[in-house]
Amino acid sequence: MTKAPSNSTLSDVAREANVSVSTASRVLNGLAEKYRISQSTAQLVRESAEKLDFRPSQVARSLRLKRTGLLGIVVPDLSNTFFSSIARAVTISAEADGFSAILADSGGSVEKEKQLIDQLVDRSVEALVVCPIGLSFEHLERVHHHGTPLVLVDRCKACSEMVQVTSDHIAGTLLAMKLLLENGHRHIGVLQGIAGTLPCDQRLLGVQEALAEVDIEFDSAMVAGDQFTYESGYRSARQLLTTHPEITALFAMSTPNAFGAYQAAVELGLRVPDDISLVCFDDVAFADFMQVPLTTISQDVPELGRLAATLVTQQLLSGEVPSQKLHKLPVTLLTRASVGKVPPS
Amino acid sequence: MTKAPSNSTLSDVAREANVSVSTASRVLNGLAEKYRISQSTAQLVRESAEKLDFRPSQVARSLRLKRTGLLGIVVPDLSNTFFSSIARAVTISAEADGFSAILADSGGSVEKEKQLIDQLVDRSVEALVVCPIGLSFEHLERVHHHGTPLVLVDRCKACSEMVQVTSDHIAGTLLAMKLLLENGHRHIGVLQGIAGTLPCDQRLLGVQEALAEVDIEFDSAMVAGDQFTYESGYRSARQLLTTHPEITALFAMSTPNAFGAYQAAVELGLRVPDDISLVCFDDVAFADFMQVPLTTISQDVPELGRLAATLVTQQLLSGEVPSQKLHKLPVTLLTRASVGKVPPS
DNA sequence: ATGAAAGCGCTAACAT
DNA sequence: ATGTTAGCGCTTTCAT
Repeated sequence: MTKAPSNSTLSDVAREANVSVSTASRVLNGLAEKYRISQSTAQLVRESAEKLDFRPSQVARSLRLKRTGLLGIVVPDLSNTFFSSIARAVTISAEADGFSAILADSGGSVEKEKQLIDQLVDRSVEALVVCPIGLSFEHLERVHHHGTPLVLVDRCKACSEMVQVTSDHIAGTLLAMKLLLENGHRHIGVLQGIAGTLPCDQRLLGVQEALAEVDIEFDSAMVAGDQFTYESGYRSARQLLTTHPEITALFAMSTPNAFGAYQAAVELGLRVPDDISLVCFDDVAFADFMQVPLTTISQDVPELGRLAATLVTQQLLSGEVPSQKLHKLPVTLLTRASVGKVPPS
Repeated sequence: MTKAPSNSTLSDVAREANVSVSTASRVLNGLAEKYRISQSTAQLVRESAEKLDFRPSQVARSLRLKRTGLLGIVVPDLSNTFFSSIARAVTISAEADGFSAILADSGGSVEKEKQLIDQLVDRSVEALVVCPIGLSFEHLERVHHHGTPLVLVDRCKACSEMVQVTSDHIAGTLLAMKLLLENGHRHIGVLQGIAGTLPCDQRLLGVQEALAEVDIEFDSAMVAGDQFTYESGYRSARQLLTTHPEITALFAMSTPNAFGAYQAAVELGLRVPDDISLVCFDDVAFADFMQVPLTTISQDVPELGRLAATLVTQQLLSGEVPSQKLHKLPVTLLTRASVGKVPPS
């Protein structure tokens, strides 16, 4: 193997061009005319740099300038398209603003999340975009108070000074609930994700509000589940459908939840949407190719990431925390086949 | 906003403890006993560090040690689960080995890929895992010769000294073709991805080999497509199915290709699998919930990423390029509903 | 058992 | 129009 030809440094270039490092630095940073460096010297420096294939050390620059050009992203699960889509948007947006993104996967553990954030801060990332687990925020508040630009995405914290980006969960839920109610459904089961997280809580509020509007009493026994996963959806749907046979519709808080529910329905001999209607939050790729295309409340996921990245880089440039803390993005209802009229009892 | 309490440095700790920076450094790096530093001094240093909430600057360490602990990952499209799954595996594996991963999305452009790799090298990443576009490798060969540990994933280069990880495309294709042939199919259309890339070429070879075994002449007119995308699959399937009505089965090189083909079939009034059978490379999430669950050749995608990360970190630790250059991972055929007996003509 | 000092590669204030 | 020098925060050789 050819060994690395130990990279040339600025002083190598300076020596090659017979100038001082400062002159070399100035020329290569485009400050030649500001410092009125002669055309010939400038040219010479550029040629030397070219000849030695000089690549300035970003590490050294970072140390000197106290600017790393790094941005940290932390998500709970990169194998979930919701989060990989956010990660992609952040990465690309950051890249466009001259930043590189360090990506970390917390695997759904708060402990890991803390640890990863500390690591990123130690690496002097200039800003952080975090999709938190959503149940504990002290470590994030600490980062925020420390002054590092930070934006939270999705699982936000109610009543916080931190900058946050999420969807309008209540409005989305109202859309879905309205559709179910219009179709005559009166017994609606709710498959929730991680209780206590803002998306979960807000959607629950939406359910209650929608029911209140048509004078149906909310019954917490109609709510089950504890994760945004397939398994949680499966278990909770099975439980609700067996203990509450009067249920004619299910509102699932995530696509995996909905798929779990679908499987449970199938196993219980219930057809969707004939026997049981199904709506869920978050969209599915290739929904139209499903056995029963799901009616979904679709979030603008890439925009969630793009906005977060923009907010954080803006803050970096302006030096000011954006005055608007909470950014709620609109959602849309995509009506497909999984919701039908309530079956005759 | 509380401004950042400018982080304390090693010399702050040293001052606080009334020792020299060298002593402080030694203690905090666990070299106290190697240097026979007194218990009391060591304790004092540790307390001072604690008190000042000292966090060593990784940037400064990187400069001094010439080790950044950074690993770069480049993929063509993070919104494709195939690549996000690889990215996840690499990230997690790197993390476990004490590295942080900088993630970049080339958006399918070789130019961007080059640029991103240069950027990563400038940032002194210690190693690179790249899922290249797969048509041009000079920039990658350069990195390799430069001595930076590099592993290519998926779209490898045939006959190269670079370390590469990919699936056994030929074996996978043979499995799929065998299934089609066993079901009586004799006119098989091929929906290819980016021609010229190794996965595409190898799969084409597999098709030819399978046909040769049963004495069917390979006809290049039965091959269409130019991307691994839905659109390419749609267009090429439509074209093949209309110009070659004798076709009874399609072999698609990616899931998006297959979905596009499915859509084309539907539009042409062809039922899957009754009129037309369909197999594809790469698995689909929730395949069982599809209208017609796809028979797929499933790659162990996370293992692709994990192995790549391992190879690269091994190389970093051992200082030697692994002797085995090409790593071919086995694939499995997942038989589902999209393949059926050839229809009576 | 501890400290002084050099230096990683770069930028920028301060000389000329 | 260009050079000298200090210093970013750290590790490590060489003294003592």
